[in-house]
Amino acid sequence: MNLRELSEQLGLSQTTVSRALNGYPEVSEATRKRVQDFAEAHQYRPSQRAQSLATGKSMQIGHVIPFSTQHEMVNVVFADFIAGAGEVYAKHGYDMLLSVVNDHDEVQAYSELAQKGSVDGVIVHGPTRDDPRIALLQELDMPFFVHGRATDVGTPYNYLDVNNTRAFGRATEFLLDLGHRRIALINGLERMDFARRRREGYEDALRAAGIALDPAIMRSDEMTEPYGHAVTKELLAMDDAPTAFIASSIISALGVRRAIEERGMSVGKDVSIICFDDAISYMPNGAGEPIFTATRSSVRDAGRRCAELLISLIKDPDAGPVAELWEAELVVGQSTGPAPNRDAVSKSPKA
Amino acid sequence: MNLRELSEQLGLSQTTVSRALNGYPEVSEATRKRVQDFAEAHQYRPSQRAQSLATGKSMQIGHVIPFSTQHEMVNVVFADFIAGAGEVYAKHGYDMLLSVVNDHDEVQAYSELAQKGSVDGVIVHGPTRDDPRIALLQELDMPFFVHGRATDVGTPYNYLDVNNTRAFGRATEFLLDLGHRRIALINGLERMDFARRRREGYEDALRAAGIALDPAIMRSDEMTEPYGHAVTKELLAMDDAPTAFIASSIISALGVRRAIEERGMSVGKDVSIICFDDAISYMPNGAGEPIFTATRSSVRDAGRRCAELLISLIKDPDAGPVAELWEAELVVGQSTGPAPNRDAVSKSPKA
DNA sequence: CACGTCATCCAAAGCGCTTTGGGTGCGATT
DNA sequence: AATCGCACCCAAAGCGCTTTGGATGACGTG
Repeated sequence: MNLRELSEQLGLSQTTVSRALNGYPEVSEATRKRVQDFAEAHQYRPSQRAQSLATGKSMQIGHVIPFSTQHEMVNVVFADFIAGAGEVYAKHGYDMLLSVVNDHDEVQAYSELAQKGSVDGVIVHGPTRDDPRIALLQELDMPFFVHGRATDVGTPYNYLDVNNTRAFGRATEFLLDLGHRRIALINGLERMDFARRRREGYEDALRAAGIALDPAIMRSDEMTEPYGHAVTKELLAMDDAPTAFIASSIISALGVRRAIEERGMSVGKDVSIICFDDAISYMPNGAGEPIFTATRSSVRDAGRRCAELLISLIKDPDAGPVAELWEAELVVGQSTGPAPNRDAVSKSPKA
Repeated sequence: MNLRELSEQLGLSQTTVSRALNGYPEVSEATRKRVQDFAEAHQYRPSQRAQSLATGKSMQIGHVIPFSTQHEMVNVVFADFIAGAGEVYAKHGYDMLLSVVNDHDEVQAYSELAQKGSVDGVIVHGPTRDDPRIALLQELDMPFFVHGRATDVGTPYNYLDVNNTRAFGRATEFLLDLGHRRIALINGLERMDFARRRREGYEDALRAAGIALDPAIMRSDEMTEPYGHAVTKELLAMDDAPTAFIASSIISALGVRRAIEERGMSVGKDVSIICFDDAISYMPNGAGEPIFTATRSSVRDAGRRCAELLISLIKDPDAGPVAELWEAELVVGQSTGPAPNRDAVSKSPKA
């Protein structure tokens, strides 16, 4: 059933039917009702294809997700961000277009989406420090919203970011206050802006406390469980082993915990862990009594908010650049405790 | 730049330009080359909107992901499936359309996608036993592919599933062979077909070994880490505590492990764990030495394969129903070992 | 009573492609 | 010389909507 058939059966012009369905005022309420009821009864839905060709809007928002053939890692937080954003899209009549591309084609993927006109706007995920996508999208005149920040990009752009520097600054201070002096950093890949910022927060806090940085206990890689485990195992074997770990993800923190327990040590007693908690739905960090002490910020909420802001930006492209910075919440769980007496610790391992 | 402008500048008709670009034979190689070079130089890309209106194909494949306001859980394996499928879509020139809908609107979401004509086919995720979506999609005459199975649906349909019954059957047998007699099942939600099948596999194996089923140690819920932890904590406190656990997900297995270790027991020695491992990218179960003994089947590969099959189905809708059943691989890791002497175990807890 | 104002409705022109159903000119065939 | 086949190209008709620029009456007004 298409518009023409519908209008013929109703004995009205396509114009009137279209207007009746789209809420234009040039049609009497009686007619509108008749049209709407008839359309409903016949399960009529305008063809998205035709509609978007006629209006010049696709009512779709693009997300480009890069995949690498080397490390097949999918961003841990991706699913939850998508869920949040998708929820908002649905509410506003938008759909989400996901484009999975080889990572070195990622930049080109955006031009393609723009030129093919398949989306009205895009979300930029996982920005690097000097992310080339931002300049590209500005040049293409495609509305976009960045989840995160690209610190080295000079021009203003729309973003929503968590204050990662502050989050890891606070996490570090929290451990320092507990008496820890040897604090390891298990970071994500440092080409990601967020990871760099987290390191800076960590470094600032240590410096402020007059503690020298030790590259040996500052690590960075993909945030998997095995990575957290492997690196922790290695660090705990050091003569001057850390008494606390800061992990960039709850996933790598799980690996950290496993390594600690394998060594026969107790988390929160012998060794402390604090991590960044994105409030991933299937990895809830306990509502009542958090497993991990963490700096928390819901990535699903971020997805919702980014979507909301991008949509309003599409509707009003001249609205000034939007920038939001969320502070992560510090939740205290079971994984942290006072720094142990150093001698006691170095004797304790039984494995 | 659109077709008309392009053809004007080239001094050719739109027809010829279109044919040159789309590889039709009615155009000389010289002209084709000239057109292609010119199009390339001017970054011309046909409007997806117009193209799909003209051809009647949208070159998009739909995925409906339900979200519930009650439990905000996003399917754990979702991201990896998507990554696999998206990779294949990209290769064939398709895009992925994600529709996030409230779970009770899910069925309607499919009709909408079909009637709006925004997709050429859909993937059905997480089928239940008697999944209504299958009948609906057949009625709508929309090509679809099911990831999983809907056991109670009578009509044939296209699916790819893992042999879940066999997987958990083998897992259970493996534990029985190790001497375990008290084996707990930490399943996913049993309205999911896969969970029911896994339970059946578990039950069959126990029955075959002449062991009575005990509902007290057969649990089912969302597969989160805290759930695995909570239920294990409870079960280990029983007088007749299980000596082994079978978990439906590596995520809940992490919770199981935590509860075991909290109790001061050793995984793979005092208590064994075996789980289903979907080979999630950020939860790799060790390439060399798996953390968990598991029945493994890559959900990313499943995504790839479903996409591949759906696309060929779209191209040739008359191709008979496709059904594939994959056997999960049993990988032996560190989390399983011989059943301990019962008395020794019940004395061992030190927490 | 003629005229302007509304409220309703419509015909037709796009949107930017693909595709049908020819044209045209050339060398080869009869 | 007339005919045919072939290679190459084109005009125009859709695809199913939205939207512009009127038409058509009914009604109130001076």
